[in-house]
Amino acid sequence: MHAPATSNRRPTDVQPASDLLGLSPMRLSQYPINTTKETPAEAEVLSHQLMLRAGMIRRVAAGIYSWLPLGLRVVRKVENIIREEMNRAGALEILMPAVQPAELWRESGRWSEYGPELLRLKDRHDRDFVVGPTHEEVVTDIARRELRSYRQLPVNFYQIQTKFRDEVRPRFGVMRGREFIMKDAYSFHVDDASMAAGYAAMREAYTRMFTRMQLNFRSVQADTGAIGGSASEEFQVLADSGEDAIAVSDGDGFAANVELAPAAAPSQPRAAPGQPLEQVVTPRMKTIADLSAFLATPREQCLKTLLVDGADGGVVALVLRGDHELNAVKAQKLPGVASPLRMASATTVQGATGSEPGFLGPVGLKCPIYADHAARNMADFVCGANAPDLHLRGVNWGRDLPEPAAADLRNVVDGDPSPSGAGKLRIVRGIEVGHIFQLGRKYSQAMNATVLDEAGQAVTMLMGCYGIGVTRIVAASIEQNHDERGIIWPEPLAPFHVVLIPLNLQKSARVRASADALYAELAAAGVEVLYDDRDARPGVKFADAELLGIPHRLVLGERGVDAGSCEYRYRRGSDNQDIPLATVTAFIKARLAP
RNA sequence: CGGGGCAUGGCGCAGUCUGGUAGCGCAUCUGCUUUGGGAGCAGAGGGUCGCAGGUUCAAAUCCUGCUGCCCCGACCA
Repeated sequence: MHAPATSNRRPTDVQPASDLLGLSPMRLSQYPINTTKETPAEAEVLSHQLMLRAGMIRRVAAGIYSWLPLGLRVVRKVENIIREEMNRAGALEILMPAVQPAELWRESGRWSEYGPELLRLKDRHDRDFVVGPTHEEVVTDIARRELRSYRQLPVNFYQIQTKFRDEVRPRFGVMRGREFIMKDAYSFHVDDASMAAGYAAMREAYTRMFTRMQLNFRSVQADTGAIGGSASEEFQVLADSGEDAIAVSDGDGFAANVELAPAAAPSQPRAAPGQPLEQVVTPRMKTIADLSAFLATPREQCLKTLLVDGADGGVVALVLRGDHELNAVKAQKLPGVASPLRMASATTVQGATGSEPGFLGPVGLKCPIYADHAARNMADFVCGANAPDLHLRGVNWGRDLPEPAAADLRNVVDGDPSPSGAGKLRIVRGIEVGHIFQLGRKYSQAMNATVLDEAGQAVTMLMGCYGIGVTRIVAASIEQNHDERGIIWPEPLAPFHVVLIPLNLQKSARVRASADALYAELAAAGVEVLYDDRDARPGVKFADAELLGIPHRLVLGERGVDAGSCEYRYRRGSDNQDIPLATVTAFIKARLAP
């Protein structure tokens, strides 16, 4: 480190010894913040744009970011709330390595199961390692070494640590980065009841955390995905920019990720055939939309046939109503379907049907066929004829082709009935910030993690695992809290509580004396204050304060100093309020009181 | 990984089609003025035009290859 080259730097403020979190007050003249008026071209979503403009983060590579002082303070706020609530729930903080030996992953089976998302590397001795995307293996290894008796259970270990997942498509800044900070927790239990209790405790802890962070969120039923296990819920922050679709019932408490939300079978019986089967020429009509327009037939009267790779190397046909979308999570769970789901290649389709995609239909198809409940309920429908530029019209199950196997294959849509029958589903967007699972014995069995029970018998432990995307929360909060001027931090996440803006600081000794004194007073009172003592015009300071989203603003000008008052403004408000200088600190403390 | 696009001072862009001395705004530095909502004037610094080949008297510009990044589809905190 070099000493500052210029002499206009002021000595660093004395920091309270108790400030272990780096959340001390700050003079802006000592921090080379770079805010911008223009939005960097790389940023698509608002939170990403604002984080770059406010100087919170900088991109290093695709999906990999540095956190600058201002951004890091917010990360620390999020971490602290998580830490407090995890500790309150009785969890124990640990820290596991980012780089892990391949042996553990071979033991769990995930060395081969996990795809290219797992970053693998070799050390100098040519030994295999991974950069941890998650820590079930390492924590299970700890548990099997440290835990001997049922009397030591239940236990919940958690850490807040950097993860790496080589995402196919990192995007939206830290919303979906490849490297990110995650809180991951793992609980160990001797029986199902204990695992369920541990899960419930985490659900409550998560609810408390996200409530404290003032996020608008809700929990939803979720797919267990690559982590595995049984019961699972996601905590979704509601935002239109969210990547997840959530189905929420207006009639009961049901809420689930669309991946998982069951689509009810139609309650009406299928109509009787009313039209004769006929072939129609449909040149180049390869999509449902084109076909529907060409034949002047509603999309819901057309049948969509998709060929996917089978588990045994063949293909499987999945049939949907024309206006419905395939649900990959549901489909890949069907017997005979490859998991993860893969669409059959064009050449495979040609070989299996004699046609190119776009003219497929279930009539005369030789491979296994699954029809979605809604598709199976159609009568007199239109479908491909398995020949180029030809479709069939007036097709009927049972009459023109065998009844297909029925399955739930589609995404639920707005207006679908809730699974319980009470109410209708609405589809909203969400950002997944937390996910809790009951894992059961998936890892403990594979890695032989046992304890002795009351009878002295070795029993395999049950596990739960609980994740939170720490850095993602920062972006999610911005998505929910901003206006045209910038970020509006909820107080618990704000990098600073108060921004103190002196006007004409360089010229007015009175303002400087008052502002310096007020800054010292606020800092001494434990207020996290950002002192904008830069030699800049008022407009610049106001604009930056609003971009940065500091919740409380104090402005001190010569007029105010002479009148013995300071001007206060709340970031969400539009009115100014004059506060006697002598009572400013008390006023702020009162506003900050929980 | 497939499809589309972009790559020119720190940031945002023009210039490329039609080859000929690299330009604008913001930011930065100096001086003066200004000081309650992103100041004005005068001056200054900063770019191997992503990389490597090729064509040409001459390449940011044309050709080939590579790399990086962004956007659209299957994964997840």
